[in-house]
Amino acid sequence: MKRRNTVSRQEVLAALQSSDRALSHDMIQSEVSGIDRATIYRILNRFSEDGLVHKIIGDDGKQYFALCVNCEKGHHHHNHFHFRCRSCGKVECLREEVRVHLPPGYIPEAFNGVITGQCGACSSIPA
Amino acid sequence: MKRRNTVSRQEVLAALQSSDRALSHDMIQSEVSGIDRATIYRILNRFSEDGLVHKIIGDDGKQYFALCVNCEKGHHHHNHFHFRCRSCGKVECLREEVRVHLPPGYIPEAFNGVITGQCGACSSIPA
DNA sequence: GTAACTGCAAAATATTTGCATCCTT
DNA sequence: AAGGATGCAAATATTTTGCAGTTAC
Repeated sequence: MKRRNTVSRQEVLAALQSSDRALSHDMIQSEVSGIDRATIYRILNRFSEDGLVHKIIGDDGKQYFALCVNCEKGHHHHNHFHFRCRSCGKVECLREEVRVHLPPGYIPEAFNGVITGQCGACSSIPA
Repeated sequence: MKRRNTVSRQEVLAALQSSDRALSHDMIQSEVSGIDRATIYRILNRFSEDGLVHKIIGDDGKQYFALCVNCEKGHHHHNHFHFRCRSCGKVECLREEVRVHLPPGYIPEAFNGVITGQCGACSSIPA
C-alpha cells in the first residue's frame, strides 16, 4: 500500500521527533493542530506497520509510540526492551545492554517489555 | 481491608490454579459458573493487591492474571519477566534466569515484560 | 450487626471502523 | 482520474464504579 505525504503525517512525525520519550495518543493529539483522533491512530498504526516507530504497550495497558533512533529501520518486531524513567518520563531502547538468560531449550522469539526505574541523569540528582 | 472467603473467590482461584498459563478475564469468566464480570475483576484486582497473583499486561494490551507458584508470596511488584510459549501457551515466571544489564547509573525498579518464544518442551518437538 | 461482597446497570477509557468527501500523485 | 487520506460519528472492547441488596464472620 502506497503512503502519501500529507500534512497530518508530517505533523505526527514531527511530534514524535520532538521527544525522546514514547508518546501516547493523547500526548500526540495535544501537540498537533486539529487532526482527528481516528486519523492520528491510523497514521500511528501505519508508521508502526512500516517500521518507522515502535508501538509499545505500557504497564497501564495503553499504546505508546516511539521513534526508535538507535534501532535499525524496519525493525518493528522490536526484539529488545525499553526503559522508562519514573522521574523524567524518558523512554529509551535498551538494544545492546539487555542480556536475557533463559533455561536450556528455551528459544526466545520476541521481547516486549518495559523496565521502569530511574535513568542515569535522574539517579544522580539527590532527592 | 479484610477479605472474606466467598464462593466466587474460591471459583476464581480454582480457575487460576487449574492452569499454568496467565489467564485473561474472559478465560476465567468461561470457567466459572455465573459470576458477574465486575465481580471477577474485583476479585482479580484484590488477588493482585494481596500478592496472590501477578497482573501482567499482554502485548494485546489486555490484563492477564497468573498464580505465580515459583515466586515468593506478597511479591506483587513482580520484578521479573514472564515467558510465554507461542506453541503451548504456557506462561512461566523467569525469576532467577533473567539478568538485565543496564547502562551505568540506571536504577531498575520494576520489570514488566513478556518474552514470547518456544519453551523447552515445545522446542524439542520437531516441526 | 457490620463491613465486605455481589449483581446489575451505567460510566469511563481506549481504539477501531464505516462512510462520504477531500486531496495527493 | 484514482486511490489513499481525512473527519465525523458510531461501534467495539476492556475495565471500573455507583448503588442497593446479600452474606460472611
